[in-house]
Amino acid sequence: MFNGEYQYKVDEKGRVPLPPRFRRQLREGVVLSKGMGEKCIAVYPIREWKRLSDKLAEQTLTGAKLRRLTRAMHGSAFDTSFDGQGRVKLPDTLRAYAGIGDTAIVVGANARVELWSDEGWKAEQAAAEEQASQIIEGGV
Amino acid sequence: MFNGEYQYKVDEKGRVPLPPRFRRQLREGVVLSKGMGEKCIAVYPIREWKRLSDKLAEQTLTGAKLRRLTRAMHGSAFDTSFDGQGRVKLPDTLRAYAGIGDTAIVVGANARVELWSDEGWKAEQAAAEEQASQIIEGGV
DNA sequence: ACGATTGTGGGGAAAAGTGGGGAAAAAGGG
DNA sequence: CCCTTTTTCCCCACTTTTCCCCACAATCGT
Repeated sequence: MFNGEYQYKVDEKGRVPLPPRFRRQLREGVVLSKGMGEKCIAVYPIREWKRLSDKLAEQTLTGAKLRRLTRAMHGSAFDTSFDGQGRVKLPDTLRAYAGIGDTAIVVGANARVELWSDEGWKAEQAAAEEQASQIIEGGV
Repeated sequence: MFNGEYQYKVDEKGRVPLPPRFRRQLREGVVLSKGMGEKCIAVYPIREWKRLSDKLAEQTLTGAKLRRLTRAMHGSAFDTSFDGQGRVKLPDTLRAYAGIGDTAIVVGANARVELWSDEGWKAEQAAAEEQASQIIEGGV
């Protein structure tokens, strides 16, 4: 379970710290991939990633669709780990995809962690607030 | 069950005391998050927050909406606890969101506790008073 | 009036954020 | 295929922040 929002600097070597409270759950390895649909980097504990991967394989899909999803899912995924200071190196392609410059917002999102650019996160928050109010009024 | 309204100073380290009467129910841990819709900080006993989190998971939502709500809910949530003097450290992002300066109003709100800035609380009270009178006239 | 509890402040140890050096590995060109 | 250049990865170091504890003064209840 990840939660909270943290701001970190991305150093000259493209490294981003993960919040200390997240590290225990990520020690066994992490997988970085494109956020599905959103312009962010998704960070999964290796176990959670495997779970999602299996789930995809179980789906009853036609050959072409399955191949395409598999490709999309695994093609943008990098499995890595963090250094002694708790930092991960962001692959350049993902960093560019999320538009992350020299600061990154790290967001806990239950089973996964997400990395956002400042602007991207602001925009997402604004969008979420609108949507949330509609649903909450309806009685979550 | 939390009742009452208390005013406290926020010290230089960003700490706010919780009323002694509340502490027993919060000893197992607290979750701070954005007040839904309102500009305040919501304080939940860890158990209550888990209940809300589960409730969200039960909702039948499309992938994109679910991801967005999960992100909003968990991203603004910080689980923490209070120190020996019964104080919690407010995360900067939440403090800014609620516009809390060097004083905070602590309000009991049934299953949760809310933290308000002086101005925010005054405004909320005024709005509530108006709405309440309408509803009470109607027989609750 | 007295003791206990509470609001408020602050000091110091520990942890976290940030930056950088150098060895190992990888990539590229001749 | 080998040598050179670049990149990656691991470690060390410094600074700032956080967290835990102690302390004092005001308040409350008895």
